[in-house]
Amino acid sequence: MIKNADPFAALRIETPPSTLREMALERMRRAIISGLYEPGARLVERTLCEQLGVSRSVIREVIRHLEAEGLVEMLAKQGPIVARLEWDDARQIYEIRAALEATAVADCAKVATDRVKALLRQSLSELDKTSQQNSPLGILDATTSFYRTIFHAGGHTIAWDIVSRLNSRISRLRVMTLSTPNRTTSGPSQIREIFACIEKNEPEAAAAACRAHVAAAAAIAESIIGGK
Amino acid sequence: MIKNADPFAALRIETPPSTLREMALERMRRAIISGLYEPGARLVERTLCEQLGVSRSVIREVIRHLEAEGLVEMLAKQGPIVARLEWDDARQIYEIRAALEATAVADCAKVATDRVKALLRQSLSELDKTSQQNSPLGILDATTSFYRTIFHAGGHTIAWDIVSRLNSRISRLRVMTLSTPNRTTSGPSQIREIFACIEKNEPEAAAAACRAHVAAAAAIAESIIGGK
DNA sequence: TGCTGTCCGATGGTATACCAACATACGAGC
DNA sequence: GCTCGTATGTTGGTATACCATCGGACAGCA
Repeated sequence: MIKNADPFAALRIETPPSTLREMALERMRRAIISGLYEPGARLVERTLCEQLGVSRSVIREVIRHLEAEGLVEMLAKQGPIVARLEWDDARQIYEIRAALEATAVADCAKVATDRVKALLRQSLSELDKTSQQNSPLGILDATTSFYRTIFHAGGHTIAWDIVSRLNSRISRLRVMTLSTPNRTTSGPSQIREIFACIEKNEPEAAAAACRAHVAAAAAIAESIIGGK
Repeated sequence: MIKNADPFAALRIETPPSTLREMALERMRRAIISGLYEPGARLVERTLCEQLGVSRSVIREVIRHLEAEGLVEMLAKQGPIVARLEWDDARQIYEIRAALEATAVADCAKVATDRVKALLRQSLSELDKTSQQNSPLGILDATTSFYRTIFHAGGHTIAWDIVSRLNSRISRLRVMTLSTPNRTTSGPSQIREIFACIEKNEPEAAAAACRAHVAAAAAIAESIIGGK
């Protein structure tokens, strides 16, 4: 699994986003996730061309990608719209997240090295800072990096891809739950609990804490839009 | 979740695949899954245009979609290739499948109605027929329809999407495992075991049987390409 | 007043044209 | 003979042109 260390790796010149398409994809994805485009809003291709300053080819390919990611829906004979989120879908997503994250957390607790623990501690302090600043997007980023470390430490790269994608579909919901009173304090404390179990290398307890965390988030989400 | 029954629904004219792009997407996906394009093979756009008889715009949008699905990889400055499958990825996929399928099977066992059981029985007989004919693709289809019924019965539509996508990434592997001697008999018997537990509405046992089934498939897969 | 037929703008579907970057082959020079 | 530079063809990236269809506005007719 470990690549054979290439001594010349440091010399390699990386050209990260390079193509217009990749940049546009990133922008569009963030625009949808951040709520700039409302769910159900039509994504008129020519309008997007002007807004992003690229041609329709680029926009269309980006839309195909987002469609496969589940962030964009295609209405027959009407074109793309920002995907709407039914509560039932959100519920399923929280369920799947609970399963995958609990597994990842448990595995991480089994194998966590000092280095991993240090990374997690770093994400936690970032989380503290952003939650004191009451910055929902910052909290989201810190939480994301916390979980990313966990998934990668346990070798669950594919599960991480899936979870990331699912999370982007419920991103608006996540931001809303974070704005709930007292969520700013209960969220970090639950994550801290997960970390404590990992630090002590207790897989079972870590998984349980993780399930509790996701369940709490799902409950808040339901109280917000459940009835809709 | 149930739509209000529209008495005029039967009048509605459906135009299912209509666009060139959707047809091309279907064709390409099947071509990759069936192994017509080998893993790692370059997908030269202009060549695909001729093979499918469509323009590059269509091909490119299809490739974007398949890329997001994980069936196609983009090599920087070289273009798309059919995604290669490392054993480590396959291992992770089997792991995730085990988790999601076990959950779905358990939920199905909890709520399975006679109608669902009848559908499952139908898939089973299809499975028997195809495995006697030693038709790997037929077995795959029957297994797929068996699981589709299970996931939908329990309301796990999103998990089903995920599992379908994962399965398409390991499709070649699945066909190879089905061609293994005695797999043609052990596979169906394990699935039959799952069904027996569902029929008796025993969630725990069903989940266990399901995990065993996936684990067995993973073990065979590893014995085939594990060392590679 | 209300229905219907027609026109026109908006929009997505599809095809094509152009360009830059890369890979390969080939030839000149050491 | 080996190496380097150059020419050329292939390929993906991007932009644009054209067409069919849909939806709404408007006008005519009962």
